[in-house]
Amino acid sequence: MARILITSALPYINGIKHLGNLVGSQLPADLFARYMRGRGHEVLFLCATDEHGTPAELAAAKAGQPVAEYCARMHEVQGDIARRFGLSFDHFGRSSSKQNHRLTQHLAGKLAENGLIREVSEEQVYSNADGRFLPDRYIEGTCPNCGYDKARGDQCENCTKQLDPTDLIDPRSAISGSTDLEVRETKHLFLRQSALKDDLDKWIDSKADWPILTTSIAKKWLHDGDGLQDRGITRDLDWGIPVKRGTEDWPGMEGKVFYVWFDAPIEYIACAAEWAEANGLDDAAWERWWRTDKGAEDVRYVQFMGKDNVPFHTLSFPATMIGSGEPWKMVDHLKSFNYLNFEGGQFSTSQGRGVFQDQALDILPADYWRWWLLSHAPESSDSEFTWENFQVAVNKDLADVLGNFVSRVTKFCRSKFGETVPQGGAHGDAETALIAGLTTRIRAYERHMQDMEVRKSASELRAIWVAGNEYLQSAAPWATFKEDPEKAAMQVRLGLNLIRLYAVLSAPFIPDASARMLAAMQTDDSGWPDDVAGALEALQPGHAFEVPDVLFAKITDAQREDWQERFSGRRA
RNA sequence: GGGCCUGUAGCUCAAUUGGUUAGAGCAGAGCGCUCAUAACGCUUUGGUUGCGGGUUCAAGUCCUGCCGGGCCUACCA
Repeated sequence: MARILITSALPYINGIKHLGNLVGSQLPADLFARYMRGRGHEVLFLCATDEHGTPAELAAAKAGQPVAEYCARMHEVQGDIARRFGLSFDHFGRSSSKQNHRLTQHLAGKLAENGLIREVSEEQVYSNADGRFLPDRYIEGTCPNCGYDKARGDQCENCTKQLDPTDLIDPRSAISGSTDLEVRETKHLFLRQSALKDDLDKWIDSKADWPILTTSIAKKWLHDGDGLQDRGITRDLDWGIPVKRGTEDWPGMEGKVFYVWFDAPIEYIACAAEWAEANGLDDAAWERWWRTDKGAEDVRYVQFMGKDNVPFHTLSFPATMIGSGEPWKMVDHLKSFNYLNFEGGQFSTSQGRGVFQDQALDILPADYWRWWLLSHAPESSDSEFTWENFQVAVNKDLADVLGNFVSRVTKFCRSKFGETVPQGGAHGDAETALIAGLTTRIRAYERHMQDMEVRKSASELRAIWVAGNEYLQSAAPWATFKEDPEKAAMQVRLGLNLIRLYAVLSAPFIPDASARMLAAMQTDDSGWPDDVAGALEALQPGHAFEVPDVLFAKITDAQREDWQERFSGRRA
């Protein structure tokens, strides 16, 4: 039995996320976690809300709530949605937790001890009306290059020229519109990533099996221009983790907080501490996952994230870990995803474009979304959601191939043999061939799941479902029944056992439907089919079952048209 | 501007890393079956691999030039 630590990128706190956020990190992470648990491994699957930074403060202000209350409320909302999607986190934490405060401050102190922090005085734009320093992006004005009047302080969206806030003509606050801006001097801490460049480079080079998407982004940052740059890890904000050196105050840094991208990945670790506390465990319980000097040397650590998150996970977070000089568990495999597009454009939280997670659950059960999103996961390139494709794929795969299989087997059995597993008959050549074929496919499915090849896993699983229909068609128990009822009994018994087998194999993708299949078969035997022939004997003659309700109702044309219409605009 | 990824059947994607005749699913066509959610199974149509050059015994795969799509470019997270 192996021990597997799994983290999903942390969803940001400022509102409800769309389906693109789900497919790029949490959902594939859940797939992997469920699979590994199903195989009997010890899994710790962690996720949390990422709660700090300017957008959280602004979202809270817009909602008319103090930021701490706003974050607490949104954490509950996101946690509830995650549960309803079946995301099986062992703990869903918060980057604002006391554990993360403590650990972030501790690590900053270690980095300072090791000479990896330097103080930098710089000039930043301060908005008197807003009472805050403005990140470059939150300053708008006219582009000196092209004259576009909504250019941002970091870059002009119109002509793509990179800018400094001070380049803008008639600069104003993007928050309040105020032009009462001034440049103030402020002091910040920088993490000397440049000093860790060679260590990081070596570390990345040791990860030969990582996707190109992942390593190419890291390499670019390491080698482009002057190489890896030092990075500011503090901000002039109220909401965040106060800058401290371990437990000591940090002279000159009063009133400042750590930058959200410094503390957010640390929450991966702090979340394990939250998990331990929530479950009444001691520190050793979480340290055995994260400290290689305290039992984590045999842990396999896998991270899931969208491609936009890669630089932080391959560079700045590892720089923090390495620079601390402490024996933290480093990531072993980093699985990154491209983006999911929506009907020819991008999903957009800020523009309210696409289907949001709460809306998705309002119109269909989680399994529909899980199946479609995972079987179309944007692994090799960006992928596209369209309502037509969604309707056709879900109806075919879930309703016709799997759902109807369950239905035809159970209903046929009920009408000919009653609601118990029928007795009699013995396997012949057809059954031997079926078992051999299934064994090959199940081993392939295991390989793909192990390798986190999400689409290939889905496609293999579907082929396993199809094999059941193929068998039924050629065995034709409805015909056999007339001449040789015992043989038909054996065929139906095998069909019923296939339902249980499918429930076990499919659980990582469609956990709710799997549970209903097991419930209908009136068994809680969800053991993995290492021996396929044996697994197909699990339900013995005489075992009672019941015909389940329709497993997956089909999406009608009327529904699809309604949703197309309803989700064509922006979310209010 | 710079860097990276990408373009394969009407649609969504494969192709064991340069190796026979480029494969699946869906959609389309035909046949079969009647247990089942008008479901299932079998057969089948469909490709100048974006375009043009080049390297090689051999190119979807490598090089090069165009054309298209996307991501990143360090203070949004």
